[in-house]
Amino acid sequence: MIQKGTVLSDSLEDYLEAILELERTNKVARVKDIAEKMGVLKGSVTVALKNLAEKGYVNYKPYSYITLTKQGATIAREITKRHKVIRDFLENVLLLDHEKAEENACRMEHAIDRAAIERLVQFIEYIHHCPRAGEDWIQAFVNYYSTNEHNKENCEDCLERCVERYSMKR
Amino acid sequence: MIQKGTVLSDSLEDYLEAILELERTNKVARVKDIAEKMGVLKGSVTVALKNLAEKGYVNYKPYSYITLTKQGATIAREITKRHKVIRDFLENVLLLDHEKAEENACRMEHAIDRAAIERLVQFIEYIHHCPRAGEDWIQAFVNYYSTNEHNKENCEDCLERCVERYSMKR
DNA sequence: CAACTATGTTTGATATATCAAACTTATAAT
DNA sequence: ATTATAAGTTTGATATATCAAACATAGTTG
Repeated sequence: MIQKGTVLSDSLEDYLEAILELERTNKVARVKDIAEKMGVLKGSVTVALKNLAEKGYVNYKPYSYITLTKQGATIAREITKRHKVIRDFLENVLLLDHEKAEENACRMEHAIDRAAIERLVQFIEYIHHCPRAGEDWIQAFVNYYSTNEHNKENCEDCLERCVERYSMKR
Repeated sequence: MIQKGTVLSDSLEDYLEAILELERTNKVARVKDIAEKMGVLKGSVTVALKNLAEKGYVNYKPYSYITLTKQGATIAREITKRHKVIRDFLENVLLLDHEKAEENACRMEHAIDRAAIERLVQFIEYIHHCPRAGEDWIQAFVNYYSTNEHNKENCEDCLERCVERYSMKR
């Protein structure tokens, strides 16, 4: 009997994510490729696939290609989205280097829930749309975190330029 | 032989965090209180404590009080800090309700690394110090995420008030 | 088509984390 | 001080995730 609605472990979520990615590049996922992508042995993949198949998230028949079920694909896309949003935030707002952003996103994607990720999406959007924030505001953050003291003179100019830019755009 | 520098599981990190909190309120931690705080049975706590003691993070003698070692306290404070920073961000920047912020922080504290948390601290600070951002800018985010469309008229006024406030403060 | 190679599966072992329940020790109360 | 109770420990079981290595199947190639 198929077990639906089960909460997946971080590990199983990672398998779904990997399978989705392989489906996108190769049409179909193979045990070997999943194993390589995840850095585990093939035996571990087989075990995980059986588990996921039982829960109704993958179509699995021994010795043949693996695909996500509709439910599996939904979850895989969800995780992938979380991953991307978090990486984007870490890399393009907090300005961490790409690798660190990626590493943290890999772990955080399992820890954050839908409500939080949605709000984070909106926050990133807000930063890009609000005339008080925007790209240059994020860039000014570099200055803030790399110098210890917040330079008041810079603020004045910065704010002025911000107003200027807004009136130009209008 | 004491095992130092071991990477702790999420679970063991949670034990250290719980023990620190109990030390702060009760001077000392007891198995029963740890079990209660973590929602596990006492037997599980004993097992975990032996594990932590072996790694040099807690002072554990059967049937007596439990305290953190210097190394244990360092880690516990680190985790506690991550927890607080993340909760603060979720609650006071993303404006999630307290409970959701807490739940997410509990999970995310194990997933984020030191570099990312430090940068997040600086980002939160930046928001509060930068005249283009600040409390009112965060409050304006409520307006942004609760209405679907970004209202341009509001932007003009908002930016004007922002400049006004800054020149007042100077 | 036979045999070789790549791919996939199975099995037994290890490690972690938990529970349930039997058991032990410490503490409090009469 | 003896006993009752609270607190802590131990044991055996369950569940997850992994590896290593033996094994099985599929596909390719001479």
